[in-house]
Order: sequence, then structure tokens, then C-alpha cells
Amino acid sequence: MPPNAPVDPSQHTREKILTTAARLFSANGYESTALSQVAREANVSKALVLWHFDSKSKLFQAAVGRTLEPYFIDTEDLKGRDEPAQIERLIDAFYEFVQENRYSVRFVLGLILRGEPQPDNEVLGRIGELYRLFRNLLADVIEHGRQSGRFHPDVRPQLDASLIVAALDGVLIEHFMSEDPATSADLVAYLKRTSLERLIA
Amino acid sequence: MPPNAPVDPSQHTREKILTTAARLFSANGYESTALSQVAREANVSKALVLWHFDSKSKLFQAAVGRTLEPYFIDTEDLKGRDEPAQIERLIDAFYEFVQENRYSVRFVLGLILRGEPQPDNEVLGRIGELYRLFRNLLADVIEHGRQSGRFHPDVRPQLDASLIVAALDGVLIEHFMSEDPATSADLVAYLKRTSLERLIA
DNA sequence: GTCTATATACAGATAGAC
DNA sequence: GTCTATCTGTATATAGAC
Repeated sequence: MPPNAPVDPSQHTREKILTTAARLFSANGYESTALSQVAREANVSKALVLWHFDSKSKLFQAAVGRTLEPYFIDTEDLKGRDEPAQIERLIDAFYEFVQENRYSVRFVLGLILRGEPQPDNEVLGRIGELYRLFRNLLADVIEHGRQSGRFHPDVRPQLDASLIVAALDGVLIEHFMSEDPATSADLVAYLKRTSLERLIA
Repeated sequence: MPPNAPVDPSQHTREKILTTAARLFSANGYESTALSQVAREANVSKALVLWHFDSKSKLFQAAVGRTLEPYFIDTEDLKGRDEPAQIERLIDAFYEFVQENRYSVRFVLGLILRGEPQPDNEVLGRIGELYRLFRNLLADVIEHGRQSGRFHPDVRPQLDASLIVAALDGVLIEHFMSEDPATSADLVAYLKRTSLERLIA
């Protein structure tokens, strides 16, 4: 496609369907979201939704892909900090991300808990990979801190990283159960403090 | 009813329907479980299911009630232990409970994450109450340990308890994501160790 | 591409015989 | 209590005009 080519006007409609679907699926789940609802809220006909996406299941996959787009880990702003500050930064980044994406996070967590539609190993795989990435990043920082002498010589990078990630996940659930952001902010602050107290030599 | 009266034979059928429904709902969720499926797997007709429970929604509520029956906290075997041992016992109890009820726990967690059917505030209320109970129990033990001098004078009972509960919830999610029981057992062991190291004076 | 109209399937629920 | 047969609504998906 040449640069600055006029956008295919149908992209607008397709896009509208996709974002509408992503919103409804993440709010109500797969089974409870009817194509007719997606069509109505996107101001198009049911038939057009299917013309663009073939089937409900494929529409769902496309919508989930859209939902997952902002899920990535930014490692840039770790540079130039010492290990304790890097740990704090990673914990904060996780929490900020969850705050900004709470609806889709809730949705994805729901997907993990009950493999909604069968052919969704892709989503689980991607999420699992992100978790592994994040945990390994934490573990690397801890290991590095151990070698540099800033952290205790007997820290267990993998286990400590796993425990921090678990605590963050738990705060997440707490957050969804009580809906009280103040409480979870306090908890995250306390998690940072106690984690560092434990790690630092 | 007189003692040892012969059991109404229809209880067998009703019971069978209920346990079948509880199993299917907790495995597949509300929307994805059809009455016809419950009927088939309980070897009865759809009409009979509705004769016993009036509607799908009421069947669901009965099934959830059944699912939650084993959810309670046993405080008896805390007696006669010192505070560190009580903390360990509570953490172990949580983990054992999750192991024994993993399917329904997964189901209930899913319910929390997306309020499946509307009139289900009762379930969430009950679960929330159990969490509060468990957390307060932990906090009480920590506070008691602080006063008895076994724990640091500057522990923060509510926050420390919350952090332990959060970590346990996180291990739970980890458990559901990776399905590797060995890993989560290690994590729980490590959680016990680091929690106590932090608390003990 | 987008629509209306329709096919097809299956859900939850009811009626009525036994 | 338990069944078969049926009603009614709504879901996904298709056909075909524009």
C-alpha cells in the first residue's frame, strides 16, 4: 500500500465491530455476549459482523488479540538504577499496569480460570509467557544484586521472584474482591518494603 | 420425621441431579452448562430437573450452596501451639483446603472475577466473609505473638496478615496457570519460612 | 460491504399422561 | 415423581438483493 493512501472506509466499520466486541466480551464473557448485541452496539447488522469475522469464535479470538495488545513489559526505565530501585520499579510497573487495564485484566484472569472457548490455548500461552518473562526479570535483578553484594548472599532468586509475583497476583484478587484501591496501594507499598528488607544485605 | 424413617426414594434422584449440576457448573460455568446436559448425565429428563428445581437459576443457586458447604475454617487444632506454629498451621490449612477442593475453588474464583448470574451477591458475600475471617485470625495470632514477645514489636498485624493472604491467593493462581503442584508446594514452604523470619523477634 | 429475510439448532420452560 | 411431546424464544449462521 502506498504511503498516505486513503484508508479503506470499510476498515472503520471493521474496527468499530472489533472494539465493540472486545468491550462486550471483556465485560460479559464469551457465552453471554450475543452477536446481535455486538451488531446493535456497533450500529451494523449481524450479517455484517459475520461477513467480516466468519464466526463468533473467530471474532472472539480477534477481540482477545486486541485486548492483549497493551500487554508488554517495558524494560527501558530500569537502566541506571541500582537493584533495589529496579525491584521497586518492577513492582510499581505491574501495579500501574493493572490499574490502567483493570477490566481486561479481570477478563483475562477469568479466561485463565475457566478455559472459556476451547481453542484458546494461544491466549493462555501468551499470558503464561508474559508471567515467565516478568518473573525471570525479577529473578535476574535479584541474582545480579546478590553478586554485586547489595543483596544477601543467601537469597533465592527464583523463589523470591515467584513469591513477589504471587503476592502481586494476590493483591490483584484482593483488589477485585473488595474494589478498594486504597487498600491495595497500601499493600503494594508494604510488599515493596518487606521484600527489600528481606533481600538487602 | 421419625428417626430411621425410610428415605424418600425421590431424594436419591434429587441428590443425583444436584451433585451432577454442581459438578458441571463448577467445571464449565453457568452459561455453558445446559439443563439437557445435567439431565443426561444424571440419567433423568430435562422436565424432571425443572420439576425439582423450578428453573435453571434456582438449580444453580442450590448447586453453589452445595459447593460451598465444605468452606469453613477449623480453629480447633490451633490450640496448644505457640504463635509461629499457629501461623504455619493456618498457611498449611489454606493450602490443604485448596488442594482438596481445587475444582470448586477455581469455580468460585471465576464467579468472583465475573459476577456470572446477577443474583449471586450471596456467594460473594459468603466468600468475602471467609476471607475476612481467615485474615483476622492471622492478624490476631500475629498481634498475640507481638504482645507475648515472640514476634517483633514493630510487626503490623493487619498488613502482615493481608500480605500472607495475598501471597496465598497468588500461589493459588500460579497453581491454576501452571498446574504444577510441586512448584506451588515449594512456594508455600518458602512463604512460611520467609514470613516467620520476618515476624520473629 | 452492507443490508433484509430466513434457515437451523437448541436453549429454558410448560402441558399433560402415567 | 417421572416421563414424552411441545411451546416459545433466541442464538449462530446463510442466502441473496442492492
